[in-house]
Amino acid sequence: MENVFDVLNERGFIAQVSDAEALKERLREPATCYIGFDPTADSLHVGSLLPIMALAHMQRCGHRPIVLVGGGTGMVGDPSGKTEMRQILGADQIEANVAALRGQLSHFLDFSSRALLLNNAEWLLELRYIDFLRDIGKHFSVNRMLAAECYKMRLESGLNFIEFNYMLLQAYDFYRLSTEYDCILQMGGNDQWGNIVAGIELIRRKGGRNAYALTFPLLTTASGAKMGKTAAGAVWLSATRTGPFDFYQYWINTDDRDVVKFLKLYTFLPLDEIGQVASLEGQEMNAAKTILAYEVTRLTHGTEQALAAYEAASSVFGRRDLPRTLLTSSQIPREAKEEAEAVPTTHMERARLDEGIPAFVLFAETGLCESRGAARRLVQQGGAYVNEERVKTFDALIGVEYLTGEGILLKAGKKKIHRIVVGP
RNA sequence: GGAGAGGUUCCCGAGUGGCCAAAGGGAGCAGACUGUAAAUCUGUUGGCGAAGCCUUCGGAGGUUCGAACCCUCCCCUCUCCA
Repeated sequence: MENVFDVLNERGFIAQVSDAEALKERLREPATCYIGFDPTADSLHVGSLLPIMALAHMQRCGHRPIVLVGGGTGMVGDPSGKTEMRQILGADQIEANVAALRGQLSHFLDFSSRALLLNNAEWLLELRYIDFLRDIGKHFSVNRMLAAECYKMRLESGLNFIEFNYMLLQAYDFYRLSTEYDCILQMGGNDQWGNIVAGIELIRRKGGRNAYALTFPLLTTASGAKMGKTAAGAVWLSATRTGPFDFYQYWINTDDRDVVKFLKLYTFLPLDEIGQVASLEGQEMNAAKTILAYEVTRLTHGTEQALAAYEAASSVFGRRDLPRTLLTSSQIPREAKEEAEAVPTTHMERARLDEGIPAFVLFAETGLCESRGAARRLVQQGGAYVNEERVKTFDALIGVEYLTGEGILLKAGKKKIHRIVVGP
């Protein structure tokens, strides 16, 4: 079997490793590794996809991945790289979030075999302060912590004691997992480097075991935006927060320069196939983006949803030929096919349509625009379309005469679409 | 606990009695150009069927015809001192 270290390395997952040679050697044998996720919301977002994929690669290569949900550390808040203190969550909120995260992660990891999902609240909540200080605290040098990169930013704007402890708690997590689950590797974003290394150090001092750190690059898109952020907010993995169609569109809109990178990181397509994408030129790149979007959507929301999103996008933006030789491992259908319905849809009572609804009201109601004022602006700027026709006045009445077999198709700008269907 | 500096719209940041729904920049959105890309240029960016009205400058009161701006108390952040 392939060494997962090479897999991660070749696919661009690695920013830093504590001891590359030794780790690679160690990974010849099955090992246990972990990544921490903060339960700050009831859904993960695209930013978490990278660590999730890393764990999935681990499992595929025969290792045991542990997802550590920070039910305990979430009550403290990680100051790394943040300029402000984070909101501290209540215990029941965190508990609900943990349950939701488990559901999402199970799309990527098989918890029925060897993967584990643990919550550090299990051991952190019962810590006794004095014991903790004596057993763990004594191994930490405040001088060194203050010098750590992850606290730099906060030292300028202010760092309070609760957050300062975050590093100790995370180090303690690693130590617990090391002794109880024989976990030898912690992975995380590159901003976690300091915290992870602190754990390695603690493990060594407490018992001389070996442990390793591996961090992922902190991705920004080629245009500099943070991964997974759009105007509408974060792109979530939860279908109720970000619909599969919008999720698919997020990936379609990938910057040309990011396509290869994303195919490597966010799909399981073989590297030699991805290699050809680099030579695509101009519009040909769109075929690769289509496959990228399809594959990521499939992993996150399942084949059915991915297909639906793909078909919906094809029907709205036009079908594009997908060369048979491109990324052949992808199961994306390359033949023309009947349309599926995945365009975000609103149901509307017949009576309202009979009366007619002013265009700006309609656009605001479907969520295509944030407010009626925004809708008004959209129309004024010529960005509002009904059934592919530009709306000329903001209060033009939209009624039954616009109904087609597919309902009424609204577009805000060229990319955001919404369908109105008559019904309850 | 003491001294000082601050808290303005999505973010940064100007504004210190009316000309302020609040400069400038960033980010976003739309248009043109394109390939559902990038870059560029233009427009736009609190709410309301848009006239005008309503809500917004940390919070609560007050002064005034009128307060983001002046006064009082409170909350929070930062710097220095203890």
